Amino acid sequence: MKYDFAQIEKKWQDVWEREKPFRAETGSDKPKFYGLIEFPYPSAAGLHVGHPRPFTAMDVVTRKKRMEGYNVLFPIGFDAFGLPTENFAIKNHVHPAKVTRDNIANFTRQLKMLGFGFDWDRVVDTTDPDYYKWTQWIFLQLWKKGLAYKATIPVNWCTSCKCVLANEEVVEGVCERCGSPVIRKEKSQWMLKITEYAQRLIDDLDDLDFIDRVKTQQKNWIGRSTGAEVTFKATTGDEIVVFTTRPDTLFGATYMVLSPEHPLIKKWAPLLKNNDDVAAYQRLAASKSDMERTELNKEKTGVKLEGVAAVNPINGMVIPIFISDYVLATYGTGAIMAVPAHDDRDWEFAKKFGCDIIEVVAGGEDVQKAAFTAKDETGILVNSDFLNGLTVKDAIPAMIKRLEEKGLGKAKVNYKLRDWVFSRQRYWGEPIPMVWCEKCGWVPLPESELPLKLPEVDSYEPTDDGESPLSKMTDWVNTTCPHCGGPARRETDTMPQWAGSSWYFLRYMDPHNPDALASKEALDYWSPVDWYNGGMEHTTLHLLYSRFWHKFLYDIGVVPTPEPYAKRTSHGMILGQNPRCFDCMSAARQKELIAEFGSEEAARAHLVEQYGEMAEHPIVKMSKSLGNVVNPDDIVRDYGADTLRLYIMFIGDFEKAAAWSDNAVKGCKRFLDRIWNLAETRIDGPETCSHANEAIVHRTIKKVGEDIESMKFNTAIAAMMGLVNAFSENPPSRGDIRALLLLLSPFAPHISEELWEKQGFEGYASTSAWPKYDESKMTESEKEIAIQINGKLKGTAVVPMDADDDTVLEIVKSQEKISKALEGMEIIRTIVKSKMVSLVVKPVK
RNA sequence: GCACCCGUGGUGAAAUUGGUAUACACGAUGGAUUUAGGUUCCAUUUCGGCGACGAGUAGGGGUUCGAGUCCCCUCGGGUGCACCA
Repeated sequence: MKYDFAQIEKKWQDVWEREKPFRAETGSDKPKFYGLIEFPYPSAAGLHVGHPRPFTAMDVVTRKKRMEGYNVLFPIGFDAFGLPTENFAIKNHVHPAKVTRDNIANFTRQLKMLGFGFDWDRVVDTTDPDYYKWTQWIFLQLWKKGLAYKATIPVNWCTSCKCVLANEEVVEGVCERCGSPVIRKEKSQWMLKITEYAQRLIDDLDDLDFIDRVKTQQKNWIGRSTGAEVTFKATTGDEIVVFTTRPDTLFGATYMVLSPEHPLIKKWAPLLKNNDDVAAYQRLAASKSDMERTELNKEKTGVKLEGVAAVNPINGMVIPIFISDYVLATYGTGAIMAVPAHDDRDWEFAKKFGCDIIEVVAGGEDVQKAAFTAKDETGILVNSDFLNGLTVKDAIPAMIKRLEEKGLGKAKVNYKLRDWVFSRQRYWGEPIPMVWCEKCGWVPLPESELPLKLPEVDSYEPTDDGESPLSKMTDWVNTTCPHCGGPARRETDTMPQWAGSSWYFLRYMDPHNPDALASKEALDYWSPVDWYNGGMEHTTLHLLYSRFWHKFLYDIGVVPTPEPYAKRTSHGMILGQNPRCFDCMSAARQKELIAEFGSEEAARAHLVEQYGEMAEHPIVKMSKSLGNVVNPDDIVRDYGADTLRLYIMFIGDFEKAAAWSDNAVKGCKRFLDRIWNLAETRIDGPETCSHANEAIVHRTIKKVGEDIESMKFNTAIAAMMGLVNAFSENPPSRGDIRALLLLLSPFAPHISEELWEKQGFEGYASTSAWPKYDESKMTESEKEIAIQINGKLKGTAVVPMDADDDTVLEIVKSQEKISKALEGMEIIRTIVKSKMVSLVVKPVK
């Protein structure tokens, strides 16, 4: 019989639906394992081939853990609030809730089609009021602890989404979602004090098993720097506080720079002789987009404040004050002391505006030609009074001590991280459960009134005036103050997409609990997530936000662990075949082109001529315009879910981006066909390994097991292919087949289960025990070793596995080829290792 | 600009971490089966050479009995941060 994947996959998916073998049991005596993947956003387009990569990977890991005797929680849900759904709803005049329902139904169908071992009884949907009740509840707890506040600040405004963005959502000056320009807009916004957790978010990374890329990226984003705050006095008597990481260079501070938005400038306006120029510069800076402001390599600009100066507190020197947009209002104090001799930016500015450059750290080149910025031992302080002769490292604390003694400054730590802008002017998100009362100010909704449901509205269109669509719903907006009972208005902004995903992994532990976000029992049992795999693009968004929320929940005693995730790994993207690249196209298309142009060379030349560099770039993103989008539905229809799963795991290094290849998929189908032919009919006999295959079976068990743990799925599959190749030389015994089916089962569960049944093994493969290997059975009785003479490979020899060094040497030397090479030579050194013998020789004199 | 990672056949990629480079797969070539296409099976496939042999992991240098792996330089690519004082 042929391998009828469609029938087989349907059959086993029905069994899983009915018998629920992947259900997790809270409180079981078995050791627990909580494997987590990032829950998908249910878009109208359906599942992309990118999705199965992390999903299959964690499915493989959790299936293996289950077979190893763990009580596994491997849940799935939907992160369903968000702009694309809202935009789709607006365009097609359907309610976002209906769009969400339909999309979730489609995603569910596709996920089941791929045979993932999810616990389908624990599905969560962030747009379900029973779910977002608890998202709102967490917000109220943040408010109670003073970690949620409303502030009017210049925020990132996406001109296309018509909505504010968190700093994390702005990438290179544009909206990370839609790529539209981001401008600054003063708006009153709900903010969350993530900065209060900055230090802990850095420190606690040390004990986590996160891949290094994630750790460094989070550390960079939080951006801790240590230094000092120094207070300068202006000639007006005003104090100007600056932050510096180089207090040791204070004697070299020859001017100051304020950001264009600095409040002192307004105060000083009447004193300034060039106020018109200053005001003009401020206007110019304000009109620039983020992209223009952060554009690199542009020349420094600025205006000197005429009529006001500052005094260097350490030496009394009177120094000029400038304003310039290279100083950011939002970092530090919005003002700096400039030390052009030892800072590249200050140096550049000083050269342009003719400021003094005074060397205070010796050890570099001439500071008139370039700034000397080294902070290591090469620098020795000069022209710095009591610091002279000290290294930079010693001078920093010495200066801080002096500043503190004189009341001129203090040690200070600064972070790049800003508070999280938490409101969005859109409809399809969680309502913020706050009420504005003229008398009482902002008043939280009582917890008993949660969930605060989204009202039905006629129009979800975002507005140009920056107000949420909810603001037009006067019936909903106008309410009474929970505190004084007087008239009040509801908050009309909604929460960002990142709210619901900041705690969803907790809800999986106890998804239907009406009284708490999850019971204490469930939280204690399942926390923390043992292994979380997700995209690098969430490192400074979801991953950081959810760590913050979790730490907060830990602080108020809701969750039992300070960190949500014990281990974090990341997968690479699945890219598309480039239809313009000769090497990427199908063989059929290649033949067509060769026929058309006469030769392969001519066909390649034609492609290069037509598409230029694009023809040589094998890796491109999947896009509709290139026509290289792969739909998982099509692959499952043509090859089956098991082949898709196997291929997506075989495609290459899990952490790296990989390009889809139609041809390579076929190789995986062939592999399953071969297994089918091998095991379709029952093999009888004892359930032990055959003598001929014993070593390779045990080696493969070890290899596959270890490779799954280290996410080297590609080599795990290669090892199984090697095993099947060995089986075609030495027909497998019943035990050999049993081992193969168990190893294959996490990767290709449907075919494994079918063949398991055909072989008449007991129970199901997916719930049987993971096979064990025996180190002593892994090796053959003989081994082949390499023979090197003077480091060059000269041959190989077969020696008994347990031969001692002398025996090995004897066998090596007795080889004709070797003894010939040794003629007239003197062996001056012999090195015997388990897999090779190295002889160092020289001619006999 | 700074930091980190990487560079291996025609292609995707392996290499127990310093010990026989190219496992596994794709593609290609030849053969068998087939009316044919597809499928399946067998053989070959790093390069040069009929061959013995020689060369070979971006290029150059170094350490070592031995280097894809470690060190230095150059070139090329990727990712992150990006006026953060």
